[in-house]
Amino acid sequence: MVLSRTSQYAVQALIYIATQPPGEPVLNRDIAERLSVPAAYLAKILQNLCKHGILDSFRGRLGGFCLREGMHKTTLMQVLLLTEGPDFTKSCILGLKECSDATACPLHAKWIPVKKKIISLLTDMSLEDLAKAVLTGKYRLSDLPVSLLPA
Amino acid sequence: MVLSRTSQYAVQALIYIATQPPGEPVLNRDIAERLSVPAAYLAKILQNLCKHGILDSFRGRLGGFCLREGMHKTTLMQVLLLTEGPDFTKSCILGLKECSDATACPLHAKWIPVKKKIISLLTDMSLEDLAKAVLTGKYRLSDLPVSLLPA
DNA sequence: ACTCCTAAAGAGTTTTTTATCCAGTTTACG
DNA sequence: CGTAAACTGGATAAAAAACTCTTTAGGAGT
Repeated sequence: MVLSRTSQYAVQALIYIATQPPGEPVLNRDIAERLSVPAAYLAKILQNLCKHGILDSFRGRLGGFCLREGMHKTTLMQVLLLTEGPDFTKSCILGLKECSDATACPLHAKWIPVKKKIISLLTDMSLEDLAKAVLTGKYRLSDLPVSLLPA
Repeated sequence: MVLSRTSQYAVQALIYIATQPPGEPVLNRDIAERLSVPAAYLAKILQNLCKHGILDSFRGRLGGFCLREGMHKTTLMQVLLLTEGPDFTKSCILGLKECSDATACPLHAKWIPVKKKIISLLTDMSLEDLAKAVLTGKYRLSDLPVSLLPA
């Protein structure tokens, strides 16, 4: 039902970065605090997103992480294909390696329409959309109550 | 997108047992071979299903595992609540502990309808239904090609 | 040039999940 | 009875996922 913790952290962090003024690098430390997530682990995840061209990183003073130019339009699906692996959309609910119309598990027929809904949902949502939603103040990215959020 | 391997094995095994003549205990070894799954590990999973009243087990010669009386109607949801834990249906896609209408993650509104579809799918499918589907010969429970299935 | 602040990189640790092993108990059957 | 076949339960091991630590390197300000 859920994603790996790595994917959750990646998505949360990307949305958070997308809510920040573009061009101003965001510190790993600040993201970790804001999401109450282990900083060293998050750093690894962000590095990986850099390698794959979603983020830019800057070292030294005034350093940090920024969404790369144009990457506000990145969809959740694009992110999850990186963090969950390229077979993310191919998974069979029973774990079969091969589960197509030809060689189907007994759940296949019922599962496919639901899976399509999930995929289109993930493909429709961009970081920009989600960041805007968060900026309305109606939604949260972490379990921290709003009153305890770092300034 | 997927279930734990433990859940996958549990569901596969239960469906397989449901395809076998009721009252005749099925050997753990046979199930493991049929699904090409580690036998010792599967045994633990089956024991757990016994503890929770879905299966009956019999020791000694002519021993094995049977669906408990009336348990052909067991739904996938009932099984997954055991194998994935009682919070299985409560999970937030971003991993928030609290993600309700009041305290929602930015995906919440779009995710809920999909989640409902998943839940009703899992709640509608019984072991009996799935076993019947398998018995038609159109579906498979493991990656083994039909030609290699143990007799 | 020097120093401080940052990410990068790699190795190492801990925890969870998955898988194995073995000695013990139960049962059927000869 | 005795033996082989089957589950049981506890301990253990291996693999994967989550997380940490330490060192290195690069950029900004003085």
